[in-house]
Amino acid sequence: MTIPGGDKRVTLADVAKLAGVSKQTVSRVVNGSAHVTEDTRERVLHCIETLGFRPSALARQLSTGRSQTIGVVSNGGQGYLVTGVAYLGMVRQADRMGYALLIKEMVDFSAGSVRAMLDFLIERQVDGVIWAGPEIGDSHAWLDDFDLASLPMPLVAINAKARPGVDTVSFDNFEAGRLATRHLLSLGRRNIGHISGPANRWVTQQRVEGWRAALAEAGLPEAGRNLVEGDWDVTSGGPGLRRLREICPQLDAVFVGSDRMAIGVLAEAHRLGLRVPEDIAVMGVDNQPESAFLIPPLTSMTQDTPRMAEVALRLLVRRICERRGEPYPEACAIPESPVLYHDLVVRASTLCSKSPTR
Amino acid sequence: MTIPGGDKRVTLADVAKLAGVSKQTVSRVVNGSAHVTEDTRERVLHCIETLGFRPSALARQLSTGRSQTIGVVSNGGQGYLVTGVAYLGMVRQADRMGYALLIKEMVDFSAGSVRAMLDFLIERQVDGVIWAGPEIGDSHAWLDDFDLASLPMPLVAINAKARPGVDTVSFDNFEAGRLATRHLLSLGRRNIGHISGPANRWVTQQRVEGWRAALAEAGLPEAGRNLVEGDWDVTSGGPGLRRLREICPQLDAVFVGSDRMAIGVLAEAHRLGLRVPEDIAVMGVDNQPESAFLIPPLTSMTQDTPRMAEVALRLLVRRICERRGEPYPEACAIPESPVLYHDLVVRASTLCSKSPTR
DNA sequence: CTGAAAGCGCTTACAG
DNA sequence: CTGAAAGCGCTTACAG
Repeated sequence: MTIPGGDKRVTLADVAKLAGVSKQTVSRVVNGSAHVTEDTRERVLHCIETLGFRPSALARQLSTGRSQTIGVVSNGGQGYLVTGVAYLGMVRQADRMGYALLIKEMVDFSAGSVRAMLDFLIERQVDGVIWAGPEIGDSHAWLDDFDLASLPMPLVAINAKARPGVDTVSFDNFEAGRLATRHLLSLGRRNIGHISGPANRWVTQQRVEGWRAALAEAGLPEAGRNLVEGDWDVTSGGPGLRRLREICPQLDAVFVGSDRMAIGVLAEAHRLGLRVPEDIAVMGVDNQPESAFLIPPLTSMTQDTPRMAEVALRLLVRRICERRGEPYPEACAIPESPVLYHDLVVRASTLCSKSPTR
Repeated sequence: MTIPGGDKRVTLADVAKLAGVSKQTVSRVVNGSAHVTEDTRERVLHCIETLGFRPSALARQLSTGRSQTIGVVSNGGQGYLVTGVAYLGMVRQADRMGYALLIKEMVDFSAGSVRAMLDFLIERQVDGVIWAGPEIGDSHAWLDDFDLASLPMPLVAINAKARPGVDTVSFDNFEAGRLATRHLLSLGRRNIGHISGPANRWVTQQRVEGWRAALAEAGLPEAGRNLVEGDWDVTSGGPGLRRLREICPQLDAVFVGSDRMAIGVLAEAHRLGLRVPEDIAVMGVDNQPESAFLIPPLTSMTQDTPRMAEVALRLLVRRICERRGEPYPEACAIPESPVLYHDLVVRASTLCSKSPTR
């Protein structure tokens, strides 16, 4: 089996000459235009097959001005798991809608880097951008004083603070923190600590606020001191637990910012001879597939990251179509700034029952 | 802050007109040609800045015939974790070498799908392809009777059987299986079972053979029956262990094909009241960051997937340059079909010592 | 050092 | 239904 077209590119013109028609007609056949005789269509198709003609997407893109490509900007440094899963949602949705994904990674989020990245995407003429880097401190501030309408293409930011004039698709991390904490409170825990993600992240800050809100609701505002910063990674779980117990010796529950860190917490609790959940209840966020199989099975919050990515892509396609004044596919009728919610999944690491909740 | 160029694209010609030079000269400045007076260069640069000119990568690609884009074909269905990590290695290396990554996903690996995927990549005129889909049964057979030289661009297959005429970058999974089994044998285990990945995968088959080879070396060929098929996923670990114990009641060790499945095995062993490793030694493959923090810490085999991806990309760039008769960067001096090896990391799940190996 | 011309491979109006 | 012309925005020889 040989794929033709190895030596020299076969072009529209080649097919046209062989078929004895104009390039225009070949183009019509390729693009499925109705205005072609069945007769000539077949002849052209035959010639295409014979020559192994494959239209140059590049040439088409240049003349139509649309690249059918979406740029995805992420940072893979941390949280690669989330990124990996998110890619899945995007790649599939993009495929379905006829777009390809151009992947770029940011190393830092300085103004210069952001600008260089945008320049790159403009030069490549992507039809739209999914901005999936983490919102670090004010790193997305440029989104604020940025006239996004002046960008040649629409942009949708993932898991970023909603702002007027910028499309975002995010989880409600405040609500997640509050829900998690309410769960622990409902079990009678009163000394609830929190091991958060990196403190400069918007996601982290939202969850901390939710956690504190729930504590305040329960009349335990002072418990809001029981906070330790982690880095999402398993290695920061154990040290986090130790520090929390120094701050609060009566600690009886930990809301951990990620299942990965929670694994470290479980290991450390085991090492310290603490029973989970009898002595200390532990819960995470992410609900990774493995979490149901830890010892004990871990209570967690499901976060449908692929869905977030998919929704973002749909919204982006809607924006792309709108800018061009074209109708957008029904699947893209996504509201302005959609918010997704976590689901609480309760397992034995918080529930003192002997019956497995798995 | 406003990014210019929103309304209508600024072109070379616009800059040329404003600067009072030819398009050709502007092109020279943009591409850093030496043959430009410092004087005119500055003037042109100024005009570029003023107009916010950004060269169209599309137009350049069309005229140069190179897209500076590499197509990555993967299946994200299973093993997204590995894929996610692999992306990291590729994205970074690609960035460094001035390439962007175009991500595509295969749903099935039928001949038709493969062909369609290749057609897509040809149409997009990617400079090269990384084929990262799993090698399922004969799904890569097309690589054999395929005149790859007839493809317009070079292709490197990741984790696929080495074949003459096809570039591959793989782990030595046979050696991995053998090494793992030898480790268990060295601990005095004799009834060693294996929970493999999907049986139709090349990777799986290699590991099974390595496992059997080690058993045969030890004079225990009949233990090769203690094989159960898993699906890489945590959920198949528990059932796998139960089936193995039915097949071989004296089972005293399990070589598990992935750390994720091993987590399921540990959970099930715990449920059954089996002590790990006293009653049964358990080890996995992948050495995920979490594995050191399981209860007990899991012996595993480190697999440097980002490195594999990076090496593949370098080799690909080498091929791209070679085809064009250009010298390739030193970093791309990768040998023909590089093979990577797993490292054995021994932890408490196989070693009956009380001192933590973490 | 600088420029006019042709070309990369398509598509988009506009005629016929 | 079909075709000739111009254009998308660059680069590549070739002159001067």
